[in-house]
Amino acid sequence: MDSFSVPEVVVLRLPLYVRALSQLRDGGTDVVSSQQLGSLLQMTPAQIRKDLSYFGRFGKQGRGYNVRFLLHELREILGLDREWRACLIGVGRLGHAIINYPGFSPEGFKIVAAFDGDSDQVGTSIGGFKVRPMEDLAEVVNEMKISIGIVAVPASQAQEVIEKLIENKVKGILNYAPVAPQVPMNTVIRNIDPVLSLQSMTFYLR
Amino acid sequence: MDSFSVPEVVVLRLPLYVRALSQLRDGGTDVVSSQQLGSLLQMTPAQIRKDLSYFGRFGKQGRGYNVRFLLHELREILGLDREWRACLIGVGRLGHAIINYPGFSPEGFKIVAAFDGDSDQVGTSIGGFKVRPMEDLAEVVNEMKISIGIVAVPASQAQEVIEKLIENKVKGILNYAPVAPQVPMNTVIRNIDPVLSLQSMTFYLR
DNA sequence: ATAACTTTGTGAATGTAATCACTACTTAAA
DNA sequence: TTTAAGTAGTGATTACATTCACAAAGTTAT
Ligand SMILES: NC(=O)c1ccc[n+]([C@@H]2O[C@H](COP(=O)([O-])OP(=O)(O)OC[C@H]3O[C@@H](n4cnc5c(N)ncnc54)[C@H](O)[C@@H]3O)[C@@H](O)[C@H]2O)c1
Ligand SMILES: NC(=O)c1ccc[n+]([C@@H]2O[C@H](COP(=O)([O-])OP(=O)(O)OC[C@H]3O[C@@H](n4cnc5c(N)ncnc54)[C@H](O)[C@@H]3O)[C@@H](O)[C@H]2O)c1
Repeated sequence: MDSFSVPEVVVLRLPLYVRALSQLRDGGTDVVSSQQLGSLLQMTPAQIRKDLSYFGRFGKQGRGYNVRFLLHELREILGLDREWRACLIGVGRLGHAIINYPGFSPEGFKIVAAFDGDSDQVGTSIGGFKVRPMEDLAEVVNEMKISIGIVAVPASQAQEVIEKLIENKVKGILNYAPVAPQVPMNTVIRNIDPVLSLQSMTFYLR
Repeated sequence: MDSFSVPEVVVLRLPLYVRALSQLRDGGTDVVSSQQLGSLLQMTPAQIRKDLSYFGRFGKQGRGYNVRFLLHELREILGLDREWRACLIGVGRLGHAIINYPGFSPEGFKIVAAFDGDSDQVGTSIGGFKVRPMEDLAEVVNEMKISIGIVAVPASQAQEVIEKLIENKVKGILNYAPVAPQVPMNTVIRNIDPVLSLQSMTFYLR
């Protein structure tokens, strides 16, 4: 069951299942069928069953899936049964919003340090953190065992910052800058880019 | 050449080409080969050529693509040769960040109105706009010819707000709330969800 | 007990997307 | 002018993803 034997599209869907199952659990549902889950997520029951079958047999014929059990299994599969420490690079407008966003922490993603290249920013306090200079990156990432970097610097600086993160063994990058960064194979990058989303949307709106 | 005869994955990639071509143009490059574009975007030249071939023949054998010409054609294909008017629903922390984000406007996406359900917010001024009450949505969307709705309300309110937008003939939705909204076939929705991105990333980091 | 339903898990079949590989053409150098 | 190198466009091929469809197993009602 190594990572490469599972299609990436399947991995991308697992978090959707996790979210739906969390909601069902919070709503008091104990058991759910692939049919119900499918109508909730607008996908076919067969696809859900096939996706899950890459990882094991979690359901019961004639009945469905135990919500809490399946949720627990999926969280384990995705590595969500532990805490992930992240650092933020760039504490401008977006950086502020990210640090103050309460949505990461309950899911186990903790921002534990913030950096900025501007000496006017360094030393200021944001959301409980002292902003640190980029020179401290190596030391802090290493000491705090940070494995994810969140990049919120201007587009022109993004590639450089990302390379610095990778040099320091950060293996996961969440990039908000509107660029297509070049990263080595063993680095996992995810881009958040609302403009790209809008630009593909308009094709269907014309 | 109707929308449905083009694979959606292809449409999702076109904005990447648009961005890369814009950068090349700004950098003074006149001509680019699928090879070069491919190494810039980390994809195979064949895929780029195949993608473009759905829409026409834009290149010259032995030479490559004229950057400005291809850029113009792609912008036209995507419907980016016009201005798109959008409204924002929910002017909390994220809403503020979105309204003040300078990245939409240069790409032709103009936020022209902001709404909020909280009477304390209504009437306040943000980024040059008076925040309007939800009751005005129908009238304003119609009069200002708004075709895109940007949703930045709490998750619990998102489905309801999205339905209200759709009732008023808004056909494109950019949703920031962490939910999987149900929308009719003729509505185009794009979700921005950094937590989902992180949750699929960790699968590869474990 | 039995019968009528329900639902999973999964090979097989179908559908979709990416890549290959070649022709036709362009450019630039010899 | 001729030759060598480079590139687009595209059918054919290969690889990948989704859906189908059904046996096996569990559930509910009588
Ligand atoms: N994806 C999104 O939703 C979204 C939304 C808004 C902004 N953005 C993007 O996020 C980025 C930041 O936007 P913003 O509005 O916060 O910009 P900003 O100018 O307000 O902030 C950028 C910060 O990065 C710092 N910085 C610059 N170069 C640096 C470097 N080399 N190393 C470390 N820090 C550096 C600056 O000092 C500044 O504090 C931009 O690329 C913008 O396009 C993305
Ligand atoms: N995708 C992202 O990057 C990202 C980042 C931050 C926040 N979020 C999400 O965006 C949403 C907003 O986050 P926030 O931090 O700005 O929250 P917030 O509470 O600061 O703001 C929400 C705003 O929506 C308004 N609102 C509530 N119900 C409404 C309704 N029915 N109609 C109209 N307006 C209504 C509220 O009055 C408030 O002004 C949340 O769902 C949050 O999870 C997403």
